[in-house]
Amino acid sequence: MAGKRTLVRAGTTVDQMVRALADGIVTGALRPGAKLDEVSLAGRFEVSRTPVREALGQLSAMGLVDRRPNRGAIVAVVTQEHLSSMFESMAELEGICARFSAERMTTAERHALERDHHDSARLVRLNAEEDYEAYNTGFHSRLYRGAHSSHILEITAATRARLAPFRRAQFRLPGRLAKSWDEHDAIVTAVMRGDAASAGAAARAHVSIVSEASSVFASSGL
Amino acid sequence: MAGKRTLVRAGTTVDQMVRALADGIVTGALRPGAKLDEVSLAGRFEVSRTPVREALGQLSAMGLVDRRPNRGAIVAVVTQEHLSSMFESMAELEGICARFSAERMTTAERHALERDHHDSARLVRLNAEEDYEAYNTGFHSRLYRGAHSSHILEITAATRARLAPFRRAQFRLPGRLAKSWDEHDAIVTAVMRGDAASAGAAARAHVSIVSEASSVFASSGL
DNA sequence: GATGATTTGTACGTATGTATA
DNA sequence: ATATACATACGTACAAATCAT
Repeated sequence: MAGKRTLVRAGTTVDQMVRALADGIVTGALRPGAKLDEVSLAGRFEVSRTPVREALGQLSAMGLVDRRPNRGAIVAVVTQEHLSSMFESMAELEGICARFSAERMTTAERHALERDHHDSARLVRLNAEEDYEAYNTGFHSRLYRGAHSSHILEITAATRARLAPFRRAQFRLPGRLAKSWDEHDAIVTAVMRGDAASAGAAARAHVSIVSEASSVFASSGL
Repeated sequence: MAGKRTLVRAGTTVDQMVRALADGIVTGALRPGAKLDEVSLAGRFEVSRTPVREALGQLSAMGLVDRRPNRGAIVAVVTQEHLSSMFESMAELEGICARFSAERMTTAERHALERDHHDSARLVRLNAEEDYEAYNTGFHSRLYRGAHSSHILEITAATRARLAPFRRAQFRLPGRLAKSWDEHDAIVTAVMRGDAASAGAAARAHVSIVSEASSVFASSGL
């Protein structure tokens, strides 16, 4: 028991499994290197091995799992080099999104961004790590969508998803919340002014600092 | 050996099909909107439906095919908006690669880039469209690899693959070969000088022009 | 609107290939 | 090194859903 809820309305079983497994990987429930046995997963989800295989195939294509022919599937384990590369890419992608957002956001989008940003100051004062992390996800999503470019949104969100397992504990670092808010503030200010170059630079710097904070965990806790 | 990606293994049937289908889509043999019948494909490749389904799943995750539940799979058809967004992203990604290449390429990589670029002038003089297109692919691959960032390489190559069907006929436009070479020259010159900003700007401009050239075909011939 | 035909989604069985004793 | 054990890759069968008539 304690198994997965069989949601009838969410289309195909494969999609449900993909979402569930991706969520497990992203939230850290399934840690990098953990082997994903087809029969175990089939039992856990109460389905046959066929949809399991298909789900693993999609997750592999997403880069979340590594699947070697005849040797099984494991949660993707990334090298330190690839991890750095992903953070580096993330910084560039966020920079692009912020730059485009500064140029293209509607006034409604700008105001929503600013309002939520100001509201989030309360979470910082309360040191509400969980809530701030949730807000932070939304903040970045706003910037991705504000770029008004579906493909940029796609690859940025995908890269973010792949980095999520390595970025989870960042807000536990002392003072990180306040620092994050200040960095957000620089981005928001630039976006509100329509200053694309500054917005891009601020967003790049923001991610770069997260990268450094996370590498501490990557090298130790992983 | 730092084994990173196991993409090259030709062992499994699924991988062969993925490559074959992706190639068919990219080369235009399979046109956007074409329905991909599982049984037909199974017969065509002389395998059962199972590997076909798995291949379609992976291609779907790559964005090359659209797959709706219980309604079959078709070669991905992109809207004009998404196409613009992909070209826009491509310009940014190429810009990043060129910028990084200018900063990070080894001297060996720089010399190889410059040598091949100069050699390609012959193809322009001969107006050898096919050969120049092949060279051009290699030229861009060099820039992607020269960035020395595995993830940037990954998403740039993936985006390029998705754009390939819409970029194929660009060199048929009169004078496009010479123009392309001049644009390459600007990139190569900047990279050789280690001028990251110029290299990035030149690469972005290069793709942007290709975008405009291709949109002619996208709106008419597709 | 209902029914039949076609196609996809899932289950299960067998064979092949890899790792281990 | 040979053999055993186990997990994956593929094939076939059935069920469910969609489309056409």
